[in-house]
Amino acid sequence: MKEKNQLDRDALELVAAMFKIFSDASRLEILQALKDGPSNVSELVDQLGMTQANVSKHLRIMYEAKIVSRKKEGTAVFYAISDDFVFPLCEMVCQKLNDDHQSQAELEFAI
Amino acid sequence: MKEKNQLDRDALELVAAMFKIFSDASRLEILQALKDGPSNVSELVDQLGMTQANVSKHLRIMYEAKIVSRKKEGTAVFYAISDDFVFPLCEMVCQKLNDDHQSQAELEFAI
DNA sequence: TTCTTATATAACTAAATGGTTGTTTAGCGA
DNA sequence: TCGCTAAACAACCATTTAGTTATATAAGAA
Repeated sequence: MKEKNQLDRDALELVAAMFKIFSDASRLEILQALKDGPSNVSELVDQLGMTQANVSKHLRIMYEAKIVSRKKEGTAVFYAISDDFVFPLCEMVCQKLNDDHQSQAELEFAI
Repeated sequence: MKEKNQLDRDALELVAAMFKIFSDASRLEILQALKDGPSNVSELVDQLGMTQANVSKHLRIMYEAKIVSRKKEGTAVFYAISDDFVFPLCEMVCQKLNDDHQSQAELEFAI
């Protein structure tokens, strides 16, 4: 007797959309930076060397996906990781990558 | 004293590339189908209602990412999930989605 | 060999995406 | 008020991507 815990297409679209958020290296860079604690946009721009518009765009995407939170302080806007599921999720992928090419460069994950 | 287990850009590109594989609902559908056991291309085509070319393309992408394995049997080619990290990974995302909009449709994950 | 079935692949199209540039909005200090 | 700075946003471009159609390759059957 076969288990049928299958997701329908709409549910899979939601799951896929969530994975898509993490499928961009620049966004992962931002998340990695936020791992150390909240930062405002300017700090991220300086730290990561991306343009302000680009950082803002990525932050908006992650904010709408409820991956980061925002708090306005004066003219600055501070972003923080709002869901710690981010870290084990990335660690799992890193583990997989490590398993695949153990020989290759270190990927001891940290984000 | 701050921990610095940060990944460099190249490593993040690899992680992002892995997430990208999972960022498509059709590929998730295929993985969900393969959860019940290996299938050949034709079976997947029939079961999922996608075109043969499309299924083949997605399978190739996942095969190259070492997410599925392939075994030729006569003219048929059987694919199977080759790394069980797929399931907990998806479950984690589903859990997140459930947490976010608990009110909304069920996402008791299964893939 | 010829026919048929199974899979892969190539070429193409439409849509989505990341990044840039320029502009706009908002808050603060002089 | 007038700057000045921070962040968001809009418009645009180049690239990527999913899917389709058509073709090629491969293996078995007649």
